[in-house]
Amino acid sequence: MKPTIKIIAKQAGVSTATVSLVMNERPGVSAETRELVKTTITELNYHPKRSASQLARKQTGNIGFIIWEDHFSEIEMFYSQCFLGIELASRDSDYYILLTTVKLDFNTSTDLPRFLKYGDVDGVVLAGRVPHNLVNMLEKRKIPFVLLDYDIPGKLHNKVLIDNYSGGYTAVQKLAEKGRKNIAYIGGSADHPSIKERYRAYTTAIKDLKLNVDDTNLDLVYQTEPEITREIGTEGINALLAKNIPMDAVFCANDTLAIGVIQELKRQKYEVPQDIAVMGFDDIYAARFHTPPLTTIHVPKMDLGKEAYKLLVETINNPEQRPQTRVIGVDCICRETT
Amino acid sequence: MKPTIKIIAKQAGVSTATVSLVMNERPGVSAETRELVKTTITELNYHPKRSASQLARKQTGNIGFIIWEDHFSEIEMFYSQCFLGIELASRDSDYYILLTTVKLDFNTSTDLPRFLKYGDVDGVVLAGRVPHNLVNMLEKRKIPFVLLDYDIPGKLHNKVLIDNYSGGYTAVQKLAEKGRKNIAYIGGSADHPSIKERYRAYTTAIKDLKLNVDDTNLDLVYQTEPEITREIGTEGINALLAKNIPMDAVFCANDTLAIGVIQELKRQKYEVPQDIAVMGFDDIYAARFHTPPLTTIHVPKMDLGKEAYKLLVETINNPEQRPQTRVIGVDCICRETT
DNA sequence: CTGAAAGCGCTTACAG
DNA sequence: CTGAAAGCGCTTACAG
Repeated sequence: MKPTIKIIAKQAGVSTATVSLVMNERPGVSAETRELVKTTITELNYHPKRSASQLARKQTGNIGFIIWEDHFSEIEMFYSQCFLGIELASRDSDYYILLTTVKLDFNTSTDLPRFLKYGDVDGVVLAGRVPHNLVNMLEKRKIPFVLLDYDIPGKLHNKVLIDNYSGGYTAVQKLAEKGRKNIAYIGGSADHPSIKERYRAYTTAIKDLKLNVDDTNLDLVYQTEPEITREIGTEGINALLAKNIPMDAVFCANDTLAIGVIQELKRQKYEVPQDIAVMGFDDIYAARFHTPPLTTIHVPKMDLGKEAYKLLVETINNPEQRPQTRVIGVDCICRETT
Repeated sequence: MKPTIKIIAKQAGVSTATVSLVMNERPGVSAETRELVKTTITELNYHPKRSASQLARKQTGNIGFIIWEDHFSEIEMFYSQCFLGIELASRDSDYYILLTTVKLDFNTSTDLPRFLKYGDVDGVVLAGRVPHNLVNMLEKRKIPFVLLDYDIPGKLHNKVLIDNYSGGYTAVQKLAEKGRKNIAYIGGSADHPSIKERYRAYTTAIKDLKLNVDDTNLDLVYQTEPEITREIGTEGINALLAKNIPMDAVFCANDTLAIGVIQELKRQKYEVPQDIAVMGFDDIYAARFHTPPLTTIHVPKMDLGKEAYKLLVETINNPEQRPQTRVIGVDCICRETT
């Protein structure tokens, strides 16, 4: 039989109220009693029962993690890493993380995650692109939440973002430092705010550093709408090559694109980086193990998760706090494609 | 204020006991009362509070999902898919899934997942390779568990496995049907039981189908110990090529190896599949989007998860049930590398 | 078939 | 600083 708070109280010769107070590190207990209770707790290897304390406290002790189905199951492990960061951070606290996926075209009344429907979480983090009606619903119901690597323009929310702008700027700068003069950009699905920022950084850096030849700076740009894949990279580099404009480097909005670009370049017998240097963004697992290893902007995914967790817990404990934006820095990892 | 069982009871003019009985679909309530209670429940949109019912029931309502850190964060999304299968299956029930990672060299007393330490789960599924001392501990503490795609020889446990043997056999058979006569095998880390089975199927099929030229059938085999990567595939195909033995196909123990093999083959100007056909195993995401798309043995990862979930729940509800082994079938998906 | 009541194991005012 | 007691919202024997 596992010990209960009563057993501890009797064993230590105090009341259960006192035991509760010391467990929760609250004032109102003398140093000696506190000490006494603590030792009997460890002696009997006592752990308070979650359901009991939650019931009394009117909390759930859970945090939800919601991610778009496709992002979790198909794309590179970007958001899985974020999740891991959260899970790691949660180990020091008392929260458990409940991971679930949603579809993008999701119906607030029928597709609602169980833990939201039944009120089984104290807050939630939304990773990556998520349905806007979900966000609206959380707002309306006043459930604390934070957006991770996503942003809804014109709305004030808790969010933790990647420093996409400085990452993009650094990318171009690094390429310039290596002597590249004509730097292309290949992007995609610019409806994701991260991608948009990377593109904005690119155009600014090109201008600032007086790179490229045309004056609009847009001749060496390729962008499309659909979800980003390697194939889009292939498509993009071919479109750019067909223009027959000088080009000695390409900055891709993410690593997946970059890998597609390199594959195609190799197929067409271009040497990377001798003929054309390639720079990615994200530093996904595949980037490190690609041949040749990809130079890219490293995004600390675990840190994104940790920060989101911290921000969420702060918000739960202090509901009146104004929505905050936290930005996670990035840096360039030079490998062999530049 | 969210409705409680009391409100429902008052509203329906019955006792809370009756409400509880109908919620839990238990006998002892007349059809009319049952109907009455049900409608008031939906009318007031009542959901019982988890912590309260758990406290009363002495259950946690949670299931743990434990996976080796490296498997979750670095390798292809194989086990993430299994997790998703479990999560999906859990949506019809009342369990929440708690995902956590462990290291392989893990200390039962210091590294124990929180939910195990504090008794916050009713059972756990262990995905892929896990520390044996963890398994022993679960056994000792009589915590229900099931192994997913893992097996500890000589022990009787609940487990759900891939039909690796018939998958491996099918792989060779398909290759033979396409007219291949000299089929190589590239494997790795044969301490994982799945890999071992695939290899066993290979050797048997080669013999049965009277393939290959040597009589031991082992000339075209390459295996190594370390964790499987693309590089091992590259290494393996080079070692095989160096032998200068006729070879018109290679069956790889998994897709990652196969992709490494194809890359190297392409680099050396071999045509795939004309010169050498390549067959993988697992059907990971990358297999489908590889150029050329990889022929492979499709493993229904979600189904693995679902079955593990079902088996675990059965075991929780019926602790005396004998340990069971469930095998999930596989089939060959012919794409362009054979 | 139905209800009153005890109990699950905590937390939190409230007295003292 | 400490304890007695009520309460959190369910479930489950037990009477009737």
